[in-house]
Amino acid sequence: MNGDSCELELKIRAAKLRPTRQRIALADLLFSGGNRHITAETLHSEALEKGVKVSLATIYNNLHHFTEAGLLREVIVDASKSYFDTNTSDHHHFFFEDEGKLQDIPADLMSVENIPNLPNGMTIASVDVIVRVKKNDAN
Amino acid sequence: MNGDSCELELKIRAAKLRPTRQRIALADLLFSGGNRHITAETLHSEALEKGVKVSLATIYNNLHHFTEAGLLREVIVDASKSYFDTNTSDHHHFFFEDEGKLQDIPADLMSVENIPNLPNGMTIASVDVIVRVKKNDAN
DNA sequence: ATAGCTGCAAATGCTTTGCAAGGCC
DNA sequence: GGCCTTGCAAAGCATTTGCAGCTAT
Repeated sequence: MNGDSCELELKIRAAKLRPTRQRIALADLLFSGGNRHITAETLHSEALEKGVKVSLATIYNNLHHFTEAGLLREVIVDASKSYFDTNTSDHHHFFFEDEGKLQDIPADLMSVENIPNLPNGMTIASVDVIVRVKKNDAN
Repeated sequence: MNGDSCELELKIRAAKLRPTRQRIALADLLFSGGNRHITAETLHSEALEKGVKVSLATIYNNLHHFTEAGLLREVIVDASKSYFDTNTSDHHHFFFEDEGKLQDIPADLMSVENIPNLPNGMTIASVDVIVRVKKNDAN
């Protein structure tokens, strides 16, 4: 375990969740090393590699709990699986289609101009920009 | 059938596909009435309502064929289902989360500024902007 | 004739759920 | 003790696939 486990516990407690062994381990993997973009599968593998026994169901439960608590943000880029981003601030993404990897683009770097007005009674929930990137065609 | 079936056949032929009964019917539903945003399910229902017997598998096959042929564009907004857009030109989307409906935003109206440089050997496949919209919170 | 299509049903892959056993406060 | 969590296995859902029979060219 790399993260300060006391700090992790506080983070979990702040989210009104119980600091169970599994949750602390997952929080450590997620929050102890800069911004990360992970899927349920990759998080599961990482946990098992570190010798942490967690079931996939628990991974899903907690990814959702963390998301509801505002500790994670779901990024929808792929029709077949969900990505979760530990960076919850306003920003956008590169998506490397060949590898299925995400990379942050700070919101102050790239911006969206002139969003049209919304119908009455509606609000913007979020503005998601995904720059899909691929290898050059081999010509 | 509303569309000019001769025109539809030409469109299908141009995509190097055979103008079968099912394909013509689907093309009619898709391309004979302005821009549309549909899912496999909705297209299937519409076909059945019009009395066109088509299986879901065929719907999926043809949505993909049309997409590969550049007649449709897949829009990824929802983790659980795929949307297809009959507008293949460069543009963006509002997504009404409560109803699961899409609406086009012309690219010349709203724009993305300052896309960062890409690593060498990489190209932009597309820039997708999704403005997620929800009903105002009832305060 | 033959290559391509269709439809069904079975299979897949990711995600969710039900429920009994275990852990935190 | 009581409620939240976990883990397993089963269920769920959108989508894909295998394959036998049909259809356009």
